[in-house]
Amino acid sequence: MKISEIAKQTGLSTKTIRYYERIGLVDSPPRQDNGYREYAAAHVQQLGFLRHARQFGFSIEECRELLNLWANPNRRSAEVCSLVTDKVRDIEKHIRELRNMKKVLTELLAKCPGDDNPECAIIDQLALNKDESL
Amino acid sequence: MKISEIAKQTGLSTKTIRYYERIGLVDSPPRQDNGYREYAAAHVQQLGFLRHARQFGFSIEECRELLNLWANPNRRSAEVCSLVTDKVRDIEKHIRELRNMKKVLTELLAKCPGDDNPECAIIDQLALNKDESL
DNA sequence: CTAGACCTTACAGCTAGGGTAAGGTCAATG
DNA sequence: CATTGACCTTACCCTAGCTGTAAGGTCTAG
Repeated sequence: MKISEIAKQTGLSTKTIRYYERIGLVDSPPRQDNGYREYAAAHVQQLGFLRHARQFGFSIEECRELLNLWANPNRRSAEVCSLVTDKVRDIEKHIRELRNMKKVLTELLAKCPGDDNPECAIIDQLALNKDESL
Repeated sequence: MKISEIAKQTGLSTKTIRYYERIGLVDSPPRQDNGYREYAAAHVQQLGFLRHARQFGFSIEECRELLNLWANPNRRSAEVCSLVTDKVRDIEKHIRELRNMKKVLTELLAKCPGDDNPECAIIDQLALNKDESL
């Protein structure tokens, strides 16, 4: 299987697949006589795993750990749990930050007339040299 | 006022201030005879504005638009409103994505024993070659 | 024989700065 | 007067996670 085929099967771009290989995240596939990469089922599994982990918000380095755990038959599920628990906490923190931004912006929007005149509470707030809220 | 002083006043780093100048986001301040940047009150205003806008999640390019609107006495507050409304929508979309990630990860965590054994629902889910959820 | 659809590498660029180096300047101290 | 330490300057590389582009090799169909 050539690279564009495995790209289709895994939902990753060929660029991404080559990138993961370059940084040593996935095994290098063998090459055909013409130099083309030759992928097998195991690579589909590995790259599919990566796509899912990335979609769940894990960084490349976290994905590296997850791949190691996946490959290790003596892993302790507690380690996986720990990685995922940390990730959930990161996500929660991120959500809190975004919710606060949204709250403040929404309040400002309510005070802005949104018409043809220049007066605007949002601009005024940004120009304020005090730090209120946020 | 020298750069470290305005950095203190605006809450930006000197690196950030020079960077904003380099990309043409803020006015270049005049220089003293020794080449040092000499800042005045107007720069404090401008950089403070930028810090707030960045904290609200606006990108550098969005900040550029906001600065233009701020500087334009003939602005229509509707334009500001529009920028901010778009930003709120971006934030909402982002929050939805994060909430979905969190939901799926939390469900998986509940199924993972988190003990010394290798069996782990999370790893199994990541290794799945189907795309369920997310 | 040639067109087009693949494949390869290598280099540059994106965001929003941070880190570090090598050097100039200034005020205070010994 | 010399030096120390705290500033200031520019210039360059680094980060994450890729994407875009260039320049070239390969393979298949018409």
